[in-house]
Amino acid sequence: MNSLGERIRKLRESKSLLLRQVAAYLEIDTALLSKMERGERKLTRDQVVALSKHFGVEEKDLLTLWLSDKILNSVKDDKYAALALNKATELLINKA
Amino acid sequence: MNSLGERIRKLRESKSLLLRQVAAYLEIDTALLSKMERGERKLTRDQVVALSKHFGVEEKDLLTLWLSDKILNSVKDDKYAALALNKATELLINKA
DNA sequence: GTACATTTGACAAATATTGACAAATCACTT
DNA sequence: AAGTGATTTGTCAATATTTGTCAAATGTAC
Repeated sequence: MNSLGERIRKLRESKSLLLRQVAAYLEIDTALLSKMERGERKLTRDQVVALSKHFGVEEKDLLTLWLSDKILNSVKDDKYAALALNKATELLINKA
Repeated sequence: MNSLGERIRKLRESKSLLLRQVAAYLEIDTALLSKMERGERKLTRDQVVALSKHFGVEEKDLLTLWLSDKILNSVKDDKYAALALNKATELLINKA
């Protein structure tokens, strides 16, 4: 349940960039980026936006992954996760 | 976006119970329960389970609301909330 | 007015998250 | 095997968030 991290790693590797290089761009520690790619640490929204730009992909794509990871982490392991997702979707639609 | 609090308040009022009484059952301050019912504070999972028992409703019902509130709070106000909910649902299904 | 229920705001304590660092591990080369 | 650089891991203090309590304010009915 770490779609964003996996995606970032693939993007980074597809460009043959080192953790060190991307971390420098984000102005964070290499170890931290390593953890982010493996889902051990979260990214901030700004970092996601910055990476979209850096890798030349749509903000929307990475931000959607970022949000869905956030959602799944908040309900993961819960018996009623699927029910809750449906309920949340329903509530969101009715809000609009 | 506070389905659980509203539900709890309705359940409490339908049984003509005071905040004080339900709060005592949960062993928390009255002020805290007031905030919970109005969505200003979160409940713990254990508190939700305890309230289900106290009000004689299915754990599943209140826990689903609790989770969906949690989900919606984590993505609320975000432009891509709906997309992310779909993505999360998709990811959850593929996990199983 | 009093009496009681609820809400609000401020606060401390407990808990979780963050970034930084050093050390460990891995992958590759010689 | 030793050396080099990349990545990972664990620990730590600082920071931020969450939780609950309390006192005071507000509301509601008599």
